[in-house]
Amino acid sequence: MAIVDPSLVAHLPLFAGFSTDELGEILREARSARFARNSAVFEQGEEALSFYVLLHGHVRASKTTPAGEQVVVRYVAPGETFGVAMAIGLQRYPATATAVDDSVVLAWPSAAWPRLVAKFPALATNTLQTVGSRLQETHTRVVEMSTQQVEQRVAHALLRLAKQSGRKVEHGVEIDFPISRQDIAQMTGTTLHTVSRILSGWEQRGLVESGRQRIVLREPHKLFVLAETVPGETEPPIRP
Amino acid sequence: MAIVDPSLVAHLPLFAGFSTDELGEILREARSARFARNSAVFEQGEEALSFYVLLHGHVRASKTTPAGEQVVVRYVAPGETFGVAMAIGLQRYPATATAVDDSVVLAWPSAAWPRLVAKFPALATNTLQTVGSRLQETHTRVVEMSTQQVEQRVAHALLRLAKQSGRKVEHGVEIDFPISRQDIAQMTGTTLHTVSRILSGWEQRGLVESGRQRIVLREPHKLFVLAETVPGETEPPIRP
DNA sequence: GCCAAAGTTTGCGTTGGCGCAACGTCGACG
DNA sequence: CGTCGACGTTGCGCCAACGCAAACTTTGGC
Repeated sequence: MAIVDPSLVAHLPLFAGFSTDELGEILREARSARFARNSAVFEQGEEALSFYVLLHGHVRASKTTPAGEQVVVRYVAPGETFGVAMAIGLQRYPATATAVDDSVVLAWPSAAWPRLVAKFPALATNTLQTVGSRLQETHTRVVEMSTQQVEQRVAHALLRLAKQSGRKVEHGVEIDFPISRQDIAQMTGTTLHTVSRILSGWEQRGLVESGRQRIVLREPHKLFVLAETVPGETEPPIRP
Repeated sequence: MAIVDPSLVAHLPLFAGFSTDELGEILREARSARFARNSAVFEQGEEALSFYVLLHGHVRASKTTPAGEQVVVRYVAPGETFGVAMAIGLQRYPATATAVDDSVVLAWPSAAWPRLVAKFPALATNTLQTVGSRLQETHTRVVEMSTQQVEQRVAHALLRLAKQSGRKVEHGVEIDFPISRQDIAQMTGTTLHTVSRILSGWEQRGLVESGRQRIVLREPHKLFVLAETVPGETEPPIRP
């Protein structure tokens, strides 16, 4: 019997199109594991022994440059796969995965991937779609970094996080895991100082409410307008 | 009989692991087409009716923002696939593909993809690997844009182009297709003015030789050192 | 062979955002 | 409940790169 009830994961994109029996067979090869907040699931450069599905919590994937600078590649939300290095032809993890909250994962041995794919080709096509989506998102990020200023990039980043991992609260949408100014800086290609200044500004304008590792979007729509507004541009002129 | 001799494309990553017969069956569904320099293979937002393998020439994939700014996503070299929107779950092309040189492509109807993948699952795993590689490359680009200055990013971009599409010439390596300052600016997230200034500087130092839509790397190694050098940093200090 | 268009170069003033530094504040842990 | 460490804020000076503008060069079309 599998470690996890198939019905709990049947709806995930990775398992689209599978019968309960097939799912059971796949799940039988997985183990489940828990990672405490701030612990590493795997480290950049390590041999890619497993691939994962996140069940609960949140995981940050980040790359460290030779010079020691870190860049956040993405945040993983529950239901998403990560660490699929083997599937895309890598022997080693290209990034570090850190649990930013207490997290629970399903883990398969990477060695099982070829056999699983041989038996269940839909795994490959499903993974192709999710990797494709990530490629699109990363291209979007490149376009933003090429054409927009820091304030807009930060706005976009927060809106994306809120969409992916937002939790409705009293006065807006709160990002549902601990996130620092530094983290946001590493997502948007700037410094924590600049992020701090931007958030302070927004706070005074009532757009957000934020504190230690905590951000609430109070006016997501206004933030969206700000994110789309070309800096030099003002409101569309009203005809006299 | 197929339009293209199987032996000509058997070595491509997309077709890894296929027999000549299988390859023939796949190629039978393709048509070949020629695109003149500066003509569009497909446009961003168009319905993704085909996917392609580039046989000869060079193709630029670029995205246009709502504000009208363009960003170069990548350059496609012979042997590479492009326009695989359908495989990654898109109905429409997310970018425009332009032949930067007279080019020849193989084109399959996107509609054939599901059937081909069903019959030849290795197509999916091969594509997964190439899309995975592109994701890695794009992440590298994000990291560079986040941590490096313009001069280094331009150096990296040229070195990558030289590796992918370099042609040995008398005094170095020439990038084997027409490429403007503007193109390089759109690859590295800067302006054509800044690129022009940087290339002028390098030209005086004898690192490159360049002209109208033409760039020769005369000292690739020195360029590599420059690309890796942290701006503030000088040569490692010599002990007294 | 001439002209228009496209690509490139370069000067100059401006500025967004960085780097540094100092200080403030919250929370966890003993 | 006090202390220490991590996180956040803010002022200030600076500079890499941008934006604008003008001039120059090459090339392809007619």
